[in-house]
Amino acid sequence: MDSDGPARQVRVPIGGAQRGGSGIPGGRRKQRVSMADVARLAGVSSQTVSRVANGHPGVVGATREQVLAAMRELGYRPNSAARALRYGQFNTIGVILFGLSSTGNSRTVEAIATHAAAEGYAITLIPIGIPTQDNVLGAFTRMGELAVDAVIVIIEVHLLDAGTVTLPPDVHVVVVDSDAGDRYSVVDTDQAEGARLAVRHLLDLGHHTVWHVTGPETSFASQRRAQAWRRALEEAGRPVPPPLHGDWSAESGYAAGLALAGEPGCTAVFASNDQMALGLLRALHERGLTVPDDVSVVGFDDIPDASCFIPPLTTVHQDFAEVGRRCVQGVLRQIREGGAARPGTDLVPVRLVVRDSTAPPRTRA
Amino acid sequence: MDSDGPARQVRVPIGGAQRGGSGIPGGRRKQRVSMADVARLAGVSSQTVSRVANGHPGVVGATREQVLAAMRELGYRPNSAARALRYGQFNTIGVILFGLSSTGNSRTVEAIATHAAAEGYAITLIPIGIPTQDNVLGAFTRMGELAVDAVIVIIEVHLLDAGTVTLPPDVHVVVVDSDAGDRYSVVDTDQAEGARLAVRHLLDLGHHTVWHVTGPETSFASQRRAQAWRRALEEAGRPVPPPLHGDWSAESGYAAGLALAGEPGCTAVFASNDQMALGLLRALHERGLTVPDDVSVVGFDDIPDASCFIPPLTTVHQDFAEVGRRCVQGVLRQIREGGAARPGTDLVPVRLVVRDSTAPPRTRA
DNA sequence: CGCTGTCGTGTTTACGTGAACATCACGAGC
DNA sequence: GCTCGTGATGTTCACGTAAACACGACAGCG
Repeated sequence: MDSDGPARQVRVPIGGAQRGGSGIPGGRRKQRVSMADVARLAGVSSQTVSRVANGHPGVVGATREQVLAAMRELGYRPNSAARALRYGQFNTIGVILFGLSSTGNSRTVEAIATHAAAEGYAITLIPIGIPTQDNVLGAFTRMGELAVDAVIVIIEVHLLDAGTVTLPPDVHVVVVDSDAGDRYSVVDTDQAEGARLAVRHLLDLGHHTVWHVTGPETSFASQRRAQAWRRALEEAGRPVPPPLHGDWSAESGYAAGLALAGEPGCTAVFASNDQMALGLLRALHERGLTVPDDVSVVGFDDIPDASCFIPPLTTVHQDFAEVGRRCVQGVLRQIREGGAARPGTDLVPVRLVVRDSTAPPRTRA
Repeated sequence: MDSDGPARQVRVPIGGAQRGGSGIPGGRRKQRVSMADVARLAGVSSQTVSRVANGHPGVVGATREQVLAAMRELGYRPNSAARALRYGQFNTIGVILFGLSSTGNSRTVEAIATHAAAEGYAITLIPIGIPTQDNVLGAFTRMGELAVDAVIVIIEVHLLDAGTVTLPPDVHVVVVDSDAGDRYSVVDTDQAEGARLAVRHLLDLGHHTVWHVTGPETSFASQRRAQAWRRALEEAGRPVPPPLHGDWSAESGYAAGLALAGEPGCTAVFASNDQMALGLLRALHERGLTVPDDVSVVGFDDIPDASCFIPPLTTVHQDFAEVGRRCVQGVLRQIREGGAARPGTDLVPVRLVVRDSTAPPRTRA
């Protein structure tokens, strides 16, 4: 099914699946090996098994060996539910999001999962299909029942604001992509700086002004980029062309590109993400305009494919891995220090990657 | 564990906790509200609270209301650890994968998460970062301790070692992208049919033969596609050009494209995924070759961007959502029927999406 | 009027684990 | 030889929930 992804080699038999539920219908009933079983076989108490299982000192070599042998023989595995109940924590972080379809989300989640795993935490995904407030509230409610110690929210938080969202007080939260830094602990890419870099780059090349294709209005990232684009133009004393509205998709970028192709004064475009830039490139190409000679294009994200666009795309590189890392870090700090969330915004720096889609302007007919 | 008296010191950091309410100075309260607390406030037994919480019948209206009021007042939320311990199941499905970076993986996982959520299951991600055997083994070992009722493996199964790994017998498994249908329950896209469609399409257009850019050798999907490509050519009695090896990335497709540009006999190329096709398009374009006039290109996956490539890409559409859906379905069936995995392969159909990157051949100079 | 069934609710118990405490054996110190 | 300490191991208990069972009240019915 999948298409890329690294390569490896090993082999596995996943459990002989010999006996599962022993046919007892109804779903419950689970014949698992417990510490008591191991203890019985090893001829010790279950507490000693516990000590061995957790590597506690104070178990003499011979006993330990006996217990380990019994564990192996029975295929003992600790029961995480019992453990969680005992300790009051799950070693799991919940991630609330709309979908994995956007490049940014999936890469951020991947980084979150990786870093969390390194710290001994697992990730639970809570997808929210349709971005209605009810759904979001529902997810937060369910969250309380879910086996998670903390939550990372990858959703525009303003969707949560309207009503009375009350996060369970004992669940720690970090939010991505939001301006709610005054209330929550926020981690985000430095959208404004990225947009500023893109605009400055184009102006420095000699373009009189820069057009802009936005993302959906509901996205904070999109809003931020558009806002910074406008400010950068204003600060340079340049005219601000009317922004074109996209929805992150290449198709929407294509539509915008067709419109821009009809604007003779347009020599430079900043697209709010790489996909829309791709659509833009196609539209300009179809209309007989050459990039970068006739029109320069800058994207945002630096997806891996960007280097193979025609022409290779100049774009703002986002460090999704770093965003994920900081989310995990922030959440773990809250868990460990036991305190409440520290409001504040943690900005991850960006950098401009210059490729072949930008050049000094050439006067168009 | 009431608030009075010196709270027992707990060594392990307690998830959540502390901030609960009515700040008792210095009092580290272990704060989760339990059924007992609700019961006390409502003046009933905890069993009655349990009945109300689970919507069991046999609780008279007035009592129910009282309990609900107490729940609201205290902000009661059921403890899923205790529940899991009691029931012996977690309502959670684990997903083992290498990464979310590939289009296929992330979209499949998204579909899995969505469908699982609809059935009341949460998804736990178990990423395997580095492709060493130890890591894979580790993940399977941890799996046993993880709070999951079943596992979906999105990894070439032959990567896992048969030797030491034993997945707990009471964990149900569905595997994606594998040929292990004889041992496991496998769900996969119909890779062979997809590749066949691609080749047939090109041959039907009049191309004498079709070149192929593969994915990594370790990928099952890639192997299948290459194999089906070869067979389709052989069945048509056409020569089989030497395959070019890529790694799913656009860059690798670009490299392959540069090589193919030097093959005058090459008029049609089937790339094993869309990203490599993108690289191919760029390389051909740079070498002054026109697609589809000089060379026809077909991809695989039908990523959303493919319609905005230059030119829009003819490609094989994979239904990732359906793959995810069937995975969840398969795993839930195993959980509910309580039986072992049913070996067998469940193929999700594909379809060819014809766009502008393919055309009848034109003799090249 | 008493027997019995039903309904609403309380009590007991077990799920698997691990901290706290109890016990036991053995050797050192007096 | 007796106490005392120390280290290894066993016993008790609580974590929060919910099934199983127990109990009391009340209605139907003879």
